[in-house]
Amino acid sequence: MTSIKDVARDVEMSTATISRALRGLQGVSAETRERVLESAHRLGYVPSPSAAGLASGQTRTVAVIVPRVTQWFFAAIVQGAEEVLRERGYDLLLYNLAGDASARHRVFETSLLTKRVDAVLVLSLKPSVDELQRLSVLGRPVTIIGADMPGWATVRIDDHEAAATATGHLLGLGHTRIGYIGGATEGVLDFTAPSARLTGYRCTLERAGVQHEPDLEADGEFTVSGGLRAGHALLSRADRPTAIFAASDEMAIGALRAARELGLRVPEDVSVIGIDDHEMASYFDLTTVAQPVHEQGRVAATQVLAALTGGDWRPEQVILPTELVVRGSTAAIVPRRARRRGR
Amino acid sequence: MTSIKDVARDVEMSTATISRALRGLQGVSAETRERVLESAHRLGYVPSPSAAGLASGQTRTVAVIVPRVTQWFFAAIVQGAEEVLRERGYDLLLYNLAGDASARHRVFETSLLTKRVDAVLVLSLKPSVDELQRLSVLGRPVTIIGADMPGWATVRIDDHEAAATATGHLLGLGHTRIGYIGGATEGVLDFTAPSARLTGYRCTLERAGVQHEPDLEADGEFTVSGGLRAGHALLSRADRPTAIFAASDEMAIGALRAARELGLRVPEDVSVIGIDDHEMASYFDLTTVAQPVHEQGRVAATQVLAALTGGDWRPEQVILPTELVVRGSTAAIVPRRARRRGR
DNA sequence: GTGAAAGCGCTAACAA
DNA sequence: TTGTTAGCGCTTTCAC
Repeated sequence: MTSIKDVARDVEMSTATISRALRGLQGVSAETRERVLESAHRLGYVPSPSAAGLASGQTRTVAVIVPRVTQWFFAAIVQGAEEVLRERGYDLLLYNLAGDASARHRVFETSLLTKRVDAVLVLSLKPSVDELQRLSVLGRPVTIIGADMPGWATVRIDDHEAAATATGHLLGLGHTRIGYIGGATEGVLDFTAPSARLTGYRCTLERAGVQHEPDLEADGEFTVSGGLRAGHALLSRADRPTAIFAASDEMAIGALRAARELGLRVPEDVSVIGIDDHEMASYFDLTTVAQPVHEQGRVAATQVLAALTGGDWRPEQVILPTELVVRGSTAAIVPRRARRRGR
Repeated sequence: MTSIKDVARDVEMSTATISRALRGLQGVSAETRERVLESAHRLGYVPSPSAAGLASGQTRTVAVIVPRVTQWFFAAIVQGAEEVLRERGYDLLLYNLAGDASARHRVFETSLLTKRVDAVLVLSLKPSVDELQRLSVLGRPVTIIGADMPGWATVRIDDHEAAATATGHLLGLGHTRIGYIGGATEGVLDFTAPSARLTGYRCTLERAGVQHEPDLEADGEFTVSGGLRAGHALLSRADRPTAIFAASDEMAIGALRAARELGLRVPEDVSVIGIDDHEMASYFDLTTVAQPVHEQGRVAATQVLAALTGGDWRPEQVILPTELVVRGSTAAIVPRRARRRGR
């Protein structure tokens, strides 16, 4: 393998100059740079990231810790992050937890990440106190996406507000019996969004003078199948809700399916709204509160790169806007009598 | 940062012994190993991958080149690969092309991958002659997933057969006017599956004595929206097909939506079948030819790791089985007359 | 079973 | 603008 030394010998210069020329640093004459580049290309020179990393202490690599790449939402964020990282010449090391507690443990173990990456992006996970400690010990820029972590750099939406928007939309349509499908507020894939969305839902109901009923709150595990189960539970009740707010589109899609399996029409018999604007949402005609997914990945990546280069930098909390997207899965409530006649 | 040297000093031994003990190599007394491990832990020793990589020439990192992580199919393969890589202590470097020709070019540029990774996994891309040349020059194990590349290690399904199964299913239900939604057989995200599936479709039709009509073949770009457009094109024809075979579930989902928008009932007016068994397939009640997605990632990762460790190894072509999954989107054709009466 | 010593390929002061 | 000189932290012969 040809190294920087071979190029140095070829152009009869020191390796220092070659290194400078190759990296485009200033202080190298245009003519020298050209000769070096030509020689490097001719000799088939390929840089060694290991050597550069060892010498400089920089790996030009960013770790992205994701709960589950197979979830569109996370994949879209990864895609956004990858774009800006690649533009800037950084590589992306993917750590997929996939609900595996031991994987989570290993990734947060200091030894895995230290000296391996220049920065870390954590997706939709609420690191435990212990994990935060380890991240902090890393001494590297860390941005957390989709969780509210005071004191840390974060990129997210206002989950409380998003839930309020969704709930408000249903209330505005005349619904008062509104079911909620959310997720566990702790566990391996823990993050802060579930609780923020739940309280957003409850607060909005109460502000409208509607008492929230624990019986109308179900766990959908933030998956389609979980949403299906939760939907079944809610919709097969005698006093079933006239509308369901699912804290994610995937759970909403599950709920949609549950409604169909129970012979209920959407939106005539039950309205359904989600959060995300999942790529499939329009195909299910799902009303939802859209959030800029891809953008969150881009912003977070931009943020850690700024931290890496810019001198003075402190954790910034970025909150991106959401938007209600009304489609066919929600409609004004039909008065009982009209409903009976309609059937 | 504490290094191997500090540990050596602490236990009063040479760095060579520390290195051996830490890596679990043989030729170290049990007692020494224990002392080293204890010391390393106590001093908070963290290994440096750059240094190890520079000295050994091994990065313990595998590159995964994927057309688009946001597509469930690719994400699932990545997830499968990540699992086995992590189990074996390897890291995964993700390169997401996202339809960007320049990204593709850069990734295949020899310089990016050489000295950076120990092996490469290429997903559903048909590398060009030039790219194959570069991959080959890498001198590292490469496995290609989802493409038929004689002479290279590959993991895939039998696309021709999968298409034949799907088409055969429709023929068996009495359909003869069967539309096809596929994808371009070349371009930035080129791979061999599209052409194999197209010929599988055509051959099966002809073997059944049905002439294939170019007018019934549409391009769905392997996306939901592309499937929607293609579905519209096929189903709004006066002589519309009674069934559609889409070369991927995502396109089939688009076609399903097109049918609904055109007021056609599935499966009464038109049957739809896909390939993949996408995670959403059951929620759309979509009949499909299932392929082991996750498993392909696992097998491919296992394969390159074997190549990395095992001495004698030559490119193996693994073909995983597919299976017809019949759901509600396909049904026996209803004779013209019965159909009219039914309306 | 353990140690000495020579690098791996590059970067970064500091000189010139 | 260019060169000299130390390393960065580890692995790997080759001795003993």
